[in-house]
Amino acid sequence: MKNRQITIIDVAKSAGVSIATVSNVLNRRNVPLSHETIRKVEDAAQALGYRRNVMAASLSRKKTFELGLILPSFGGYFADFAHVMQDAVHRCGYHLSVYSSYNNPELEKRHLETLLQRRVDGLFCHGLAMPPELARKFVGEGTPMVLFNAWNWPEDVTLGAVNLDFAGGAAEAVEHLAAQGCQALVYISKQRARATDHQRQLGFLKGIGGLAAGACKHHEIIPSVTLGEEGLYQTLVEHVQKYGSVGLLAFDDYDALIMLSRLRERGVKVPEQIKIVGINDQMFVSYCWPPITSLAIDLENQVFHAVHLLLSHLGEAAALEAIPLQGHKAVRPEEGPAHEIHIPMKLMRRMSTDASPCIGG
Amino acid sequence: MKNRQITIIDVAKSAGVSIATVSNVLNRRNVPLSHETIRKVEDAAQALGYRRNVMAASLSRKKTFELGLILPSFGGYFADFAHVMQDAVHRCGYHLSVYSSYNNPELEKRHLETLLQRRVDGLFCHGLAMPPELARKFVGEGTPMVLFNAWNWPEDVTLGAVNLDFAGGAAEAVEHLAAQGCQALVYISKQRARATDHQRQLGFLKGIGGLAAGACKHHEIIPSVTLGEEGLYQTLVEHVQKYGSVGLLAFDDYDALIMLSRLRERGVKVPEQIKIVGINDQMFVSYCWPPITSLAIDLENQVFHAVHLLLSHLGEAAALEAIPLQGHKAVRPEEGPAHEIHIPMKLMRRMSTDASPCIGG
DNA sequence: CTGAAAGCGCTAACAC
DNA sequence: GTGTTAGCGCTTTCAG
Repeated sequence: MKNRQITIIDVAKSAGVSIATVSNVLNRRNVPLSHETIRKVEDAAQALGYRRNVMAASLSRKKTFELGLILPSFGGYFADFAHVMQDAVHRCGYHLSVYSSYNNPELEKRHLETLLQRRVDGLFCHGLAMPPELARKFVGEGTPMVLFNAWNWPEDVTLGAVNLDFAGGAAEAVEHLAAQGCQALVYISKQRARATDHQRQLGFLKGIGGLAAGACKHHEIIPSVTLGEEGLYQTLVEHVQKYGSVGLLAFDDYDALIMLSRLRERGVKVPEQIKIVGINDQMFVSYCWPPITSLAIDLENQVFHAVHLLLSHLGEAAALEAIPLQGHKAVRPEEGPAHEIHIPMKLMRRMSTDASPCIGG
Repeated sequence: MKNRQITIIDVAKSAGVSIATVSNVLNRRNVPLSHETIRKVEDAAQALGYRRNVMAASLSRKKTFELGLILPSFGGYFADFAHVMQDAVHRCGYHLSVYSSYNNPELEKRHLETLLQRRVDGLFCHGLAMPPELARKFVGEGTPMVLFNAWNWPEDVTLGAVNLDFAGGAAEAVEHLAAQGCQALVYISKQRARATDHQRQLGFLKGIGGLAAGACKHHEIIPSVTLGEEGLYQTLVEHVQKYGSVGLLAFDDYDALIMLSRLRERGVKVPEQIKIVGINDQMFVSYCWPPITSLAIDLENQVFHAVHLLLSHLGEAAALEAIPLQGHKAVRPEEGPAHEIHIPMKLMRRMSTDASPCIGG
């Protein structure tokens, strides 16, 4: 900050009008203004190199045009998420402050506090680690909050939750694997990610339940912490011998890539003997060999819905035109709270689950 | 923002002291305060649920404790970068606002303007797309700026530049590949990334120049836009036939993974026939098969140096203790401007460049 | 050690 | 259409 910044007063003097007029011009307020005046003010501002002071404006109008986003981490999918989020929010004329909490409730609390001290107009939280009661007390009645991937949160603490349909996606993956001839199905579960893992498990089981009788001879859920252990691969190889082809649903693309590599390293044929489905559809899944089938997340869909939820609550209907909802389908599930909506996932089919023999396998 | 927020005045009343005292207590100012008073104020604040208004404080003290970061994108390495950056800055008691400019000078200008309107105390820019002259005029004498990966910028527009030693790293990669028996060396160049690509090329050539006579029979620079073309792989296969083993330095890990996959798909043996080195050491390079050798970036080193540069300029020596520089080596190159420092890179050797036969190859 | 008072730069009524 | 004025909530002299 310079020693003496150029203020609205300087502009007013230089343009020969009052400061109210300058403020009106600069904010394109709906008061009648002569073209003449507008030009004069704009020229003066330009000439002086005037730059509005956001802090002062925020303080005065009791609104900051700043939104907060709390993420569990910045890795993998969350990087893309932050990106899309920031873009959407900027397009609506808001500023976004992003924090990552590493799933640590203490850090999360500190970040929330910081954001609240900045008087953000609204909050987005992706998989809050703290319990709902704490969150409720924390944000008080003041700041509206929208959640991502939060199942069964009480209605009074949030405006709503925008959830990915992991359950539906997992079920679809199961069907796909079964249709490709997998007689044994395995889900690699990451228990650290409680809520999302639970949804995946639900979907996995639902998918199994929906298969034609006898289509699946064996199914199993294995924790991903065993990825580094030899035993896991022996188990899988035994499954191959016993059931022919086995289908693997990994917790995410990273796990999928690890398994793919470890299996091929041990001479297992992918996809002939084992077929793999990842989750997130990260860039690298289509670059590796064989390319990995993955459940894609429609980030824009998810983000747009969330921003709409929040900004329409703030009465910003006009700003929302910058991020139209057209073509972005979300479903309100029959069961579960009404304020939770689900964003469908899309299975991107690639060679790692192809029934036909593949070149490099 | 609530209708009526709890102010310092409320706290003062409730604690039975003056507002100045409250402010002093809350900011742990170095004025003498009785323990009694401190407790009274803190209790009152706690009881009332007082939360300081950052906007008001910033306005009043003419300092925002906010720093801006402009990135070319959020993808790959930049995600990690943003993460480390944010963490470091928070630890020093500052807030970080991150923007991504997609290498678009117009967007970059807008973002800069926004950040300046927020009266950020300082700016970090990673590979600014706009020319130095514009940047100079833009930030004026007001806001200190530190650059990342900016070579040969004039000294007067920035506090300094913290650059990755791509040149040294590339040279090291070349030596390594040659030592593993590669008689032909190829660099896959990404021309879109002007500055960093240039450094890699310099290093590649320097590395070649430093080899023992006859160690390298052929070297070549190929643009990465040809990664999708069949011709590239034919060329490489011909090189293999002609020179035995060929070494590949990719622009980054993504390109490395693509090449690895495409080559194996075509039956080329990695690493026996072609050895690959990537850049960035992203997570997935150690997950794929064979794991890819890659030039690692010491993010913390880079970030800490940059934050030190900026905050020490702001007179925040005390805050910097949260991110000690110990163990983080940077070099001031003999040639080149004195305000540019180089962060060394580290070659992480993995099976993709292993001279010994590899299991799954 | 504490308190009164003058801003920080901008917005929003409300008169002119 | 334009100007005056009273804040927004906090910091910071500077007397007591």
